[in-house]
Amino acid sequence: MPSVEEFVESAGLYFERLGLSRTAGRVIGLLLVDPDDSADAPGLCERLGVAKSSMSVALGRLERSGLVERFRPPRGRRDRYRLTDDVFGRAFRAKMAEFAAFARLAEQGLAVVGDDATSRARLERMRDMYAFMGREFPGLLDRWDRENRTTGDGPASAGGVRDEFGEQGVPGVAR
Amino acid sequence: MPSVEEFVESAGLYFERLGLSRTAGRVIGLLLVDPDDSADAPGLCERLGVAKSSMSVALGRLERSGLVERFRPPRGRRDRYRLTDDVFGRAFRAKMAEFAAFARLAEQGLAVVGDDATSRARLERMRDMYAFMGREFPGLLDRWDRENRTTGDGPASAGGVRDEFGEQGVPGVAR
DNA sequence: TAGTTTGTTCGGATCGTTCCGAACAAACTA
DNA sequence: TAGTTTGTTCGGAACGATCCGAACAAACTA
Repeated sequence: MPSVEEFVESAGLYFERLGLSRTAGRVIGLLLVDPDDSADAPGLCERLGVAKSSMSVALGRLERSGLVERFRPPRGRRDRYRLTDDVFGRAFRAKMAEFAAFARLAEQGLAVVGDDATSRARLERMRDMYAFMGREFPGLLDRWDRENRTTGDGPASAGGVRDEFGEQGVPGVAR
Repeated sequence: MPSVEEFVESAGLYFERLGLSRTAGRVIGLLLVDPDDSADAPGLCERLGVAKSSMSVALGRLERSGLVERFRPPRGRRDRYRLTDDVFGRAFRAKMAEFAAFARLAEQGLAVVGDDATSRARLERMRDMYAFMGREFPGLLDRWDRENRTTGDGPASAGGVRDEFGEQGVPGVAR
């Protein structure tokens, strides 16, 4: 019989594999199942048993990566945090930057490798494959947006592919 | 002016972000640009300046993950290692397992979350999105195989999606 | 059988990351 | 202005992962 706590810990593990810290992953897990659509830092520290300094860096990273957004209610005295509307869309789109990065890595290889036919063919194949995925993956996302439009909010986050994901790009979200 | 060594180090960094060890990443980098289509462990240790014990575990992981295959020439006395034909296809396919995993995480969330409509909708959306990607991504790979068939070897590695990628699944290859 | 080569496993050292508590800065309150 | 609350930054501790050298096992050679 699973509990909310167990789910939060699972989420921590899952998102840690995506390159986030454990704490950041647990925050996302909590925001996913919490009835309130937002939480504040002291509350998160309390519920997750984490020092506020750690929470500060975790939330800072989550915000910079675009997974969580920070806001302050009109006359409020503390920030609140909620999941971005298109959290997972962003996660997937972050993958796309990876595709491009690996295509560039292949290019770098082509620039240094000699004229050996086999090596060149291998690197060209690598480059082309990642380029292909980088080209085609957005279409998949668009199709999902199209087929699952819930409200009239248009294609969720069609713009603003965030190239930075955390400070050094998220390793692999779609993974 | 880039050199082969610099490329190998870059590859080490890139593949490290995918969840491989630095050494394993450098091995892949070297195999990518090396004119010989295979290498042996002592040679890799020499060229990469790594202890043979480290090389042993790196190669073992690469082999178990399906990125590198080990073979022994007919009357040879030492193993040789080469990139799998479909290295990157495997990498991409490993991502698919991730999709399924995150869909399951969402299910776990739905099992513990109350009846709050917003939370449930968010988790259902997460589940559906990852499920969608898990369904559709293979088609993308197949299409690439179809459009880039170089020889008559059929769709490269159509079978055998490797669920384990390293011991604990590769974080994000396609990423 | 003795010796060599190849590869794996083990214990300890090293490295990078995360985390905590404390100090600090900024905004608000009384 | 003094005090409180919120959030960030800093130094050090703790943890995990990798790596190395050494011991070990297995296969082959002479």
